[in-house]
Amino acid sequence: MKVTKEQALASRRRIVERASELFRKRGFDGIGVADLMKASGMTHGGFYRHFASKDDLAREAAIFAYDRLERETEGKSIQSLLKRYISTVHRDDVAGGCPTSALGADAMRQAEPVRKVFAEGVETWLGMIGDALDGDRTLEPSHRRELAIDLAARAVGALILSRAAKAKPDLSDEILTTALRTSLNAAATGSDPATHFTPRQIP
Amino acid sequence: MKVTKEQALASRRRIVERASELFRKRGFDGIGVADLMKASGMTHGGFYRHFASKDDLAREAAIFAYDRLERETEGKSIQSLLKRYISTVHRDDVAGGCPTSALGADAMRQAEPVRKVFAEGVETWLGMIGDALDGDRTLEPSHRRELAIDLAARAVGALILSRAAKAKPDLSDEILTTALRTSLNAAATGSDPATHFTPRQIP
DNA sequence: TGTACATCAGTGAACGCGCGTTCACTGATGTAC
DNA sequence: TGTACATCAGTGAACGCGCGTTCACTGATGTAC
Repeated sequence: MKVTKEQALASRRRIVERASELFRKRGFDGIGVADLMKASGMTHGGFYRHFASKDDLAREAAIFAYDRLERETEGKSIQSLLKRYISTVHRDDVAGGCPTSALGADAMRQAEPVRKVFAEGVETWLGMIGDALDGDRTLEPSHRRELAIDLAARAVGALILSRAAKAKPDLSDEILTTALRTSLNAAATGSDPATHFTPRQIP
Repeated sequence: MKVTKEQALASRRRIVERASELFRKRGFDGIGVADLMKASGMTHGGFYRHFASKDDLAREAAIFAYDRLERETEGKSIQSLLKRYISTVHRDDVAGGCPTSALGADAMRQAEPVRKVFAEGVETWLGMIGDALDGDRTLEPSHRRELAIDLAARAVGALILSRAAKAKPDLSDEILTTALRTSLNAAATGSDPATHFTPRQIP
């Protein structure tokens, strides 16, 4: 039973989208091709009409996830960005959340093309945080870059710590609350400690 | 061929240690029981004389990894701790590094006992950062806690971002250099922006 | 515009393979006398 | 202290199972005339 070109393209897109969710939720090794296809409403046999391999789909799924993250991030203020990222909602929504926090540690263990997508995703995302920081006021470029990296690390770190600590709900919540408070302040003041003190303290 | 009690205990410890390294390096799903035993110099059949299941070993391996992290962290100054953690050496040594950054995102997908170990590991580690912060001067407890969480998030986030970005070596290095600089300053000054400004800025 | 045929998205059975786990067996250790 | 026997750490073959991938087949779509 052949299908129109549009239907075939829609199938392909559906597989990529479902895969991007299921990979984030269960890990690259945690879900198989058959289950991925079933979740897309098909049987596993047709998989290779669309993708060269599971690795190939992993690459496309990562691209999809980063594209969506960028679309959701674009134009947002740094405050709203941090509030959304460092939140219990994001912690509990791995499937729909940031690919770096869900799969960043795992990306390292994947094939080269996948690793490349993650590296590019991180780069783009840091750029977008930098842009968001210019929303309020103008910072000196090198300082903006520094603040962008600092805030990105805080956000990713807080999310991963809160997920790793999820078996202790109070601790998990405390991590998010605290990290959001300090991050919002760093963003709101457009500064971090590095700008307040002499370089003497930095070896 | 039976073996002395001491040899058997040594075998068990060797398996746990190798597993703790190989799980961090390849992920919980990335290495099998047979390879784990081979890496410990044995065949796979004897595995179940020591462990109830692979999940059981995962739990023990996580405990081992956190114990070693604590032993290596204990008594260190916050500066030396940050310099070791946020470094290219640590980035490139996943197998011997922090379990939270290597497997924290994966822990969420494991059985309950493993998740519990990670939650406890995070709690203990935050406590140790708090202790390290008291090395230089005395901070108000709630502020010390806030700074400990903030620095932990920065460290974990910077390491994961640098690993995710490893396909772009310059970016990967830049993330570590920048995050180390800002983190060392926050630690050295015993402050973060949240203490400098009025709570008005925090919703 | 209608007809004949090639294309190819999707199906479902089958492939070899490695997984976690089980099991009968071995033989040195540890123990009972 | 020496001997007979039970224990059990470790071996290696085997288990069922799910994995990623291949393949012959189907039949509606898309195309050539």
